[in-house]
Amino acid sequence: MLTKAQWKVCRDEIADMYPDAHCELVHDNPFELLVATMLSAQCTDALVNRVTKDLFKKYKRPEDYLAVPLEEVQNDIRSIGLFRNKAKNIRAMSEILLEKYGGIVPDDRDTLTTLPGVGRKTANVVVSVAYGVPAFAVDTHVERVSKRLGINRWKDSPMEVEQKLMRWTPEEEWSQTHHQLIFFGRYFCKAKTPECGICPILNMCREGRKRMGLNKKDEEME
DNA sequence: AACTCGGGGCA
DNA sequence: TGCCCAGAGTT
Repeated sequence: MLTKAQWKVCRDEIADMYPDAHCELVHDNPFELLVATMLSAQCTDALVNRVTKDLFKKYKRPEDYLAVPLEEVQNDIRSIGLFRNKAKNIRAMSEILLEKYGGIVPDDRDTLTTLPGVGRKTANVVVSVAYGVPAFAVDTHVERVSKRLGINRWKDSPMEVEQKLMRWTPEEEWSQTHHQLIFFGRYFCKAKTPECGICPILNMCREGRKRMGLNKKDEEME
């Protein structure tokens, strides 16, 4: 397993690789951020950005999604997949926002996760990016990188991954580190074809060493 | 824990 | 062609 000190070194190396890592989703408008994050489930960020570019010109406020038939919203996001459920959730979420929260996106995770289509990951992204609440949103990239490095075990739940990363990372670095891990996972430590051969932290990476056939005497941690 | 939603990108 | 993708809800 990785040590906390080694994790510090890894964070610094990854920060060096992606010094300008930032949230590619909308960050200045909580409602648009919430919609964009809901759309991003099981879908590449490039595809979401392509759709939201037109979507946010047409739909500015919660009322706008309720002013047109469900089928129209579905059609407007058709190209990202899972569009039936996502459109339904966005309209249901908008309605609750108007009825219970005055059209304002709540700033705490527990309230957000009560909204239809908003789970733990989406809620974390919204509170941290839109409201500056310290959070370590564990998405597929963060989870994969964490487990490959050996911060977590392969069998750990997303909750356990999140807790460990928060304990091992200074709170003021949670958001920044999260986005740098996203970039690192998306463009370098890729799910199918990780760039282990030119990785600056290969010597500390459990999975990377295994992939490169470098595990001396095999310290299998499982 | 396993299953479903889903069109587009990429090998 | 087949597999995967900034997840969440249901069973």
